[in-house]
Amino acid sequence: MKKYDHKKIEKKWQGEWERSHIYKTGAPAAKKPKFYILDMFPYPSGEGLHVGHPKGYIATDIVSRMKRMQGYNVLHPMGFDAFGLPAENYALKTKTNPRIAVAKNVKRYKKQLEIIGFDYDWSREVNTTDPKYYKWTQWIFLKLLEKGLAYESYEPINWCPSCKTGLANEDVVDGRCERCNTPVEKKPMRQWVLRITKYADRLLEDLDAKESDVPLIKRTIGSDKVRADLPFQERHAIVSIVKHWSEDKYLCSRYKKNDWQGFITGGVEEGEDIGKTAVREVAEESGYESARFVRTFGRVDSQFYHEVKNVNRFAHFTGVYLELADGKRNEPAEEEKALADVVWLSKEEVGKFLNREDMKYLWDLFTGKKKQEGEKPLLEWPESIKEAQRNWIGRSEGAEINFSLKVGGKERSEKLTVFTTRPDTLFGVTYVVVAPEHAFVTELLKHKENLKNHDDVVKYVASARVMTEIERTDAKKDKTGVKLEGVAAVNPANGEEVPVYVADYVLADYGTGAVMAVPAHDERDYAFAKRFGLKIVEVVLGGDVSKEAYIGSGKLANSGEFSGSDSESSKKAITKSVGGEWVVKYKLKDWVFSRQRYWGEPIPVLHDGTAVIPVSEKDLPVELPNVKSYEPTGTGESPLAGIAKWVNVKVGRGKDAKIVKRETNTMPQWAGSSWYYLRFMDPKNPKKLVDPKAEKYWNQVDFYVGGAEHATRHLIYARFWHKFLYDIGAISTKEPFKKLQSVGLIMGEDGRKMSKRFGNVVNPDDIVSVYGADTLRVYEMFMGPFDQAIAWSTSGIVGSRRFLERVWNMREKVASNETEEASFPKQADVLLNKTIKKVSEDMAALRHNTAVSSLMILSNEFEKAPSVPRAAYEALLKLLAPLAPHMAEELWRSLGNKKSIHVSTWPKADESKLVEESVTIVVQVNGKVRGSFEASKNAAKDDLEKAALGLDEVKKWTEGKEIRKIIVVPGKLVSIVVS
RNA sequence: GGGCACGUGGCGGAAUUGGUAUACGCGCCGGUCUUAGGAACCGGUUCCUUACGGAUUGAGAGUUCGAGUCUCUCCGUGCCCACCA
Repeated sequence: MKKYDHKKIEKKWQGEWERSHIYKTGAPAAKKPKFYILDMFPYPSGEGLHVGHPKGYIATDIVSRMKRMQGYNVLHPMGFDAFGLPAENYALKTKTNPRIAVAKNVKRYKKQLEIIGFDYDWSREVNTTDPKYYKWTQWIFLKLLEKGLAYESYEPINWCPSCKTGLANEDVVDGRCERCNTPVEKKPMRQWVLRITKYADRLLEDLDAKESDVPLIKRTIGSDKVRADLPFQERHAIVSIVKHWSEDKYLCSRYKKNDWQGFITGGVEEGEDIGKTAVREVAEESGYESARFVRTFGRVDSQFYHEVKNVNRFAHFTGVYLELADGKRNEPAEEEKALADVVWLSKEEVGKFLNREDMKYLWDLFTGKKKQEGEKPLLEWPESIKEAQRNWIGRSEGAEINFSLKVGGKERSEKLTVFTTRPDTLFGVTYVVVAPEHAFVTELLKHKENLKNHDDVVKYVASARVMTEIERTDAKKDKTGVKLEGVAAVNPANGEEVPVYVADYVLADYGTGAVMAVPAHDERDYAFAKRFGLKIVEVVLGGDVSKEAYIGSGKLANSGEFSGSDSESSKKAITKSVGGEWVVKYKLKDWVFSRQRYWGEPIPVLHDGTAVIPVSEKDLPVELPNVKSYEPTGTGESPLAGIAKWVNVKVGRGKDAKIVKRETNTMPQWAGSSWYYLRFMDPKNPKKLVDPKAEKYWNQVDFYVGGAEHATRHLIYARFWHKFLYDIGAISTKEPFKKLQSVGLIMGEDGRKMSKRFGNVVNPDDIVSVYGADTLRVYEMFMGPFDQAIAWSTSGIVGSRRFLERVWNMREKVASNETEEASFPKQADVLLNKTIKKVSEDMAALRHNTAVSSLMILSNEFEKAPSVPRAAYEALLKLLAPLAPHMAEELWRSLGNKKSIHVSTWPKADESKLVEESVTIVVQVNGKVRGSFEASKNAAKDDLEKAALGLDEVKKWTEGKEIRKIIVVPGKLVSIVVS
């Protein structure tokens, strides 16, 4: 065998794999199980890749290759997210058309990826800047608009004066523009906003949902068309299995209008529990009055309503078991009789009678033939990412309480509503604060006579408006504010009049924009009160609500309303007592969706001066035109506004013809990436975003790998769009990414982030050239736990290279005859089987570091043997194939194999060889290891105890001492306690 | 200030449910080969101790026959969020 020449073999096999299309994803087919593994697609910046970028791609490539060998139809695609500021700024800097720059960068990225030897099916490549792609991004926008989830707003938004564009809340980090670090300003302007807050509760709840909370059976009989003219609804419902009063017979229902045969079903109405619903439905549909609720037995979700009642409903059915006390029966309602017949059937007959998957499934649950599935979590995500999303969504419950207002001593009709999580401190309120942007302030300032210090207030409000986010939200700065002279608020708990202040420490866009200040129990209020010399009143003693204060006030009838020590229910009781409302608030804000920049998807609407006219679907895509200057205008309009020819559109014919203007704002970078994973399922479809058949087959992304920095942007936006697409029936799953894993950064050798600025960037091309792609792959995986940030070490990489060379040189030791084969030690064979098991498990869980380690141990063991049987060597190569695809292929073919190792069958561990009959038993005396001995795996406790006490090393420590206790763990250890 | 994660040799890091801590790799030390250097290969390598032995998973406590692993307190590091009422 020649020396290991990585340059030659890597080039050779990359060419060969491309020619033979071995990585082409199969068409949706039921024959093979599917596996969809996805990397977060990159945006192709001008800088190219450094060694940190491919880390995640290598990890998914390994899983993808293993799954392929395990017989899965693998979807492992790659594409480019090329709209947005980075690409545009790069284009501006280099004075090239972004289209040209993007094409160039994409080409470079692909080349860099190719030399690492990934198994991407490039025939499915998507690019968010391709009109054929963004046609569907625009289509989704139109749907959002149609459903009232996209709206125009004129509220002040975050504005980056350097990028000259509005930003979403998510794009602002510490008050600065996430891209260019410029302090963000507040600027009122017209903008498009997506109502993501409407999904806040679902985005939150599904983080902790179980699989059983989503539809278990997705099959529908007949048409699977969702009626776009009807709203989509979900509801709770029941399926009742009713047993006859004396015989072993069950009540079934046969629909007259279609072939639907099952049990009595019905929706749970308001105020009902499941048992009540079942009894009522049975009485209505069958006429039997005396049904008794016995128990529930499981659940299934089905589109029953969709089919029978022709509405868009996805019902979550709970199975309810009922027994009839007697045969008392009324005539069922005429309406029900027309719809269905009821019949009594024996257990055997029921099995045959049922003709629907969902009903059969419930029957199997009832008879015990099947067990309820789906108790696994809906999302297998790292807890840290889930937690980041929970914090971002920021749900909090509290009270909205109305304070009456007096201006110039006169009571006003409108009230000031404050939001508080601590209504129990209502008696400690000494003033009320409103945000400078609050509508009440604006209203008040309209009439000079309202305020004695009108001019001061105007000044303060104006100064708050021009401050940057950083200046305003710096927690360290002294609290500022101004009193509304002549205005008082009335505390609804005790009728006390308190002053009202305007202060910028109250945020306009959280809660109601007004707070009741309790300086004794809130740090911020305390700081403000100290500064302005305001009263401080304590109400809470030792953390408990001072009940007497409330009871004494006469607002609460008796202490019983506190419901014991439950602080939440007492808070609710207090809220109620002052006429307030218990509400849920979220920190999550609606998604500012328009950018005043060139390089993005045009928002597909027209303006006729008064109204917004959506571009009709057939006119999509609205293509991004070429312009002379890409420079942002800074006026709140995008450079597109300068192209009269594009902006002015003639609509209508003849007399009705008129000129309308195109929307010139574009979409943010996050638009295209919010749904790209769906397009990979069916990347070329000109008629649909994704074909339902392909969508049902590929279902969800099984495994998604990428940077944790996307926790609160990409991953929330994508979940939002996905849920929306689910609601309009475009897709069939509730969540886009089943399992998620985040990649840890690769730092520079100096421990700092890899950056041109620090001069610590390592280019993968150089590493591939010197050590080979296979070595790079093995090393990056071997470095440490996948999700951890670890510093690059070029000296450490030689260990991975040496390991590969050892496997390469082992080729000469492959046995050529039976005698040689027989010389292979048994323990090496046992280790091989153990390693097969471990590597399979480790790779599936992205524990590639320990997979590599166990392969090293295995090859060290093989090296000790005089020769290695071909089968054993081939198994080693197969295990190595995902990690070092080129070398494994070369060695595999050198053994005479004709087909690629990457389409061979993954080895299976021989379970019988995993069981060792002899094990080492450790003996501890007073917790310290004093000896060990070999024993049969199934040795009895008594024998182990005897053997342990008989050991010389053990005797030494037990002699002359009283043995107090002996603990024997069979197959593991004997622990002796002496006094 | 809040949340989450983590803390193991000179370094990167291993350690199913509590059951022989330091696997694997780097580095280092010694050896073989070589004119030499390097490469490759072989052996050694947690610390203290000549040894017997002892100590050791950030510190301290607890539960247990037994704790890197579970509980509590503290210290430190990293990430995310933050005038969110």
